[in-house]
Amino acid sequence: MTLPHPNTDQISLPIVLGVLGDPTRLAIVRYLASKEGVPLNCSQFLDLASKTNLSYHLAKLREAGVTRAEVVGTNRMITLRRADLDARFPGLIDSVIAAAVDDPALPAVGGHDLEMPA
Amino acid sequence: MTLPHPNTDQISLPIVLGVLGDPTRLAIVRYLASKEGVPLNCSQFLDLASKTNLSYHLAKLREAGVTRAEVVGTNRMITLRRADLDARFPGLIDSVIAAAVDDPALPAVGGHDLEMPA
DNA sequence: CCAATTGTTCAATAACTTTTGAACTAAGGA
DNA sequence: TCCTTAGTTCAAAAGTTATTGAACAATTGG
Repeated sequence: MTLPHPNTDQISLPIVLGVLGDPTRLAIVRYLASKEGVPLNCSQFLDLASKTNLSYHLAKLREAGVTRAEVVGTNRMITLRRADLDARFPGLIDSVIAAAVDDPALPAVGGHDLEMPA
Repeated sequence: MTLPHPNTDQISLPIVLGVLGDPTRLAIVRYLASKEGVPLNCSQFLDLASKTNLSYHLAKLREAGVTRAEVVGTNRMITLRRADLDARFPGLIDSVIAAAVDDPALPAVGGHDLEMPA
């Protein structure tokens, strides 16, 4: 069971920019960038939006080619397609992430405390 | 008579990305970048959209801080705020322009891509 | 098997964006 | 002054995107 993703050469500039032009999705991308290499499931983002709404935003990111979602059991492991994006639009995703990291208006994932398992 | 523009530090990342996530506006930005230093009036873009619709798109770009519009007689001279954008979001506008230049799906201003056979 | 966990889909609605045409303002030239 | 050029504003229509809740499917653990 795999979910549909565009190939690198099918990723569209206006679609990527449009998808990133939303504070919730930019917050997701910023968080994914900060956890590079660590696959995260959708529930990580529940403080940004409802479960249903998150499903919508994560599908937008995936369909635009910004993220990859891999099905693992009942989870979807989400990663940023940073290398693919950089190959397609050199420098773009790096500058977006750098700007997003500095943006105090974006909603935060997980608040400012590290989450500790009980 | 001056039109409202945000200061550099008021330019918002999600708003800029959202405004650039539109093929017509991306085509305008690409053309402005190719004519850097040359102030252009709105009529330059009439092959992208109607006069009224252009007024709408150019206002979006201006209000987001992507362009500057200066009133000169009955004209508005439009320029890209490239230095301001680069100061606010380093590397972002350069990578967007570079990607836009390579995007064959964007509409062309002035028949640039429309080479007619002899 | 049963229940919990994870996430999707669907339909409705709310909210926003884009496009249009007609009417308008403001400047400049004959 | 009258006409043209350049561009705006307004209201309506059309189209798109975001958000919600209820119902659904698939997997895992007890």
